[in-house]
Amino acid sequence: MASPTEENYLKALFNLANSQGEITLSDLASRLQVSLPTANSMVKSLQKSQWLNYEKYKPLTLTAEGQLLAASIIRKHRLTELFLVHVMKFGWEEVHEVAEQIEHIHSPKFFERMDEMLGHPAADPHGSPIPGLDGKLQQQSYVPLSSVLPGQKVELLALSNSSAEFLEFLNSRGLSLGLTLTVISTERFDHSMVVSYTDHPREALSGTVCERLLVRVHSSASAAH
Amino acid sequence: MASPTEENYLKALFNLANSQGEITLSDLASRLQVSLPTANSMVKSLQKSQWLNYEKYKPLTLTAEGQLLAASIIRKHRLTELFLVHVMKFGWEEVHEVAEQIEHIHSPKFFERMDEMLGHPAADPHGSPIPGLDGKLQQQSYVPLSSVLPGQKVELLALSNSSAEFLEFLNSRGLSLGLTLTVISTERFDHSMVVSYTDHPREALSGTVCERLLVRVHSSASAAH
DNA sequence: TTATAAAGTTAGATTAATCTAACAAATTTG
DNA sequence: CAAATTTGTTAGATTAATCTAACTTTATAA
Repeated sequence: MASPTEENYLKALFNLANSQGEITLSDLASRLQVSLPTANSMVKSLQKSQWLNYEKYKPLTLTAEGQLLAASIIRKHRLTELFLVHVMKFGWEEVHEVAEQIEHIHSPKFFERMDEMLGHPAADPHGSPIPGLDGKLQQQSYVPLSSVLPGQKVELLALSNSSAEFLEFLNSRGLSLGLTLTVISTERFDHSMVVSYTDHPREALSGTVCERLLVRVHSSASAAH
Repeated sequence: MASPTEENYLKALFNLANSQGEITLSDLASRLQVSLPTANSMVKSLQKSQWLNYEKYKPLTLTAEGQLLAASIIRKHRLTELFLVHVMKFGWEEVHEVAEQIEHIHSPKFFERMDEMLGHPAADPHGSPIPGLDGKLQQQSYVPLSSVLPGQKVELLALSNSSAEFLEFLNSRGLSLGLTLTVISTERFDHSMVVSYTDHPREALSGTVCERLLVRVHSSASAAH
């Protein structure tokens, strides 16, 4: 069983691996705000627990078990953030710190229930994928519609929240997964957007809605400039 | 800032104080399943933090600050249990272990939101009072209607859950806080009860409902024997 | 009221997670 | 390529939370 501290090291290693190539001890130490010797000794102990491959002076890599464990913590973190926002009505800016604590709770059921209540979201509202129970990240990383530029064509692939109300709203506008949308314009002052799609040549969507619609930008037709 | 371990000691001290008179070191050690020397050294450190009054060979008492802190942890524990059951649909038998972990989360907002979502419950469904934010336990400790014997007269004082559905149900039966109920009979096989009250000479209530109605037994008119 | 038992204390060790200081290896660069 | 810089390692100390062994104080009871 990993301690919260060990879990934080694994998480940092996982995140570093997914954003850079090689991970050095210094990367790890500075990410976690600890001294090099501290990171060094923890690295040795993670190796002893079979979560990390480590050789003196060599870059660090997680073992298969290490990756699985790390992904499960990130999964718990992201589910918690979504839960705090969508179920408990926290603001997005408030959730990170609490989620850092809750991600260390040991209770599969607690997080499964969150997952159910959220409708098995595939990604958080920033488009960061949520690892599945198998520890696999979806290769396909979605982007919220809100971050798409006018002129682009996108495919609606996932929702960051599937509350009954939200699904009802989407139905009322004829929006469904798989649909292709074209962004016509965005409003700077309220982050609302105007989009067009089948039978809806001009539909305005609020900023809140656009944040929750996760899309993939069509590689073919990119923005006119 | 108290560590989770310190919080567990404070909680144990608070609970022991509320169920016995004097607390000895051995009581504490056996409650927490640690050795006497361990309890002894922790007691010294709690004293240093001003949470405990301690003199060699004397019984242990919490300081005012210690009581407040302990009560806040118990409050978090009980709110969490209610939240897991009523919001996240856990069974009662499953919640204790998770709540032991979640009670150590540092986030006033997280627990305030639970409290709001539960409708500011005054007691958990076992009738254990939930300390207020001021650390005060309600002197009046409620009992769920389900534990009251036939023939007794009780006053309906609180609900362990105030979901919209439940309130609607209570309205539909003319049940409101402050009402005096007389228990006519209880059904052993499904824990439902028959009660009488103003304009309702004979009303059957399911076991689930009876568990959520928190009452005080009238001291005057107790059960006929 | 003294002997025995129970309760409490002290001393010293262990493990996890951290640090600083000193040294060694690897990399960069003049 | 050798000097300088960066990066990594080792050694040794510290704090929190735990233990066992040995000893002392308080309480019980014959």
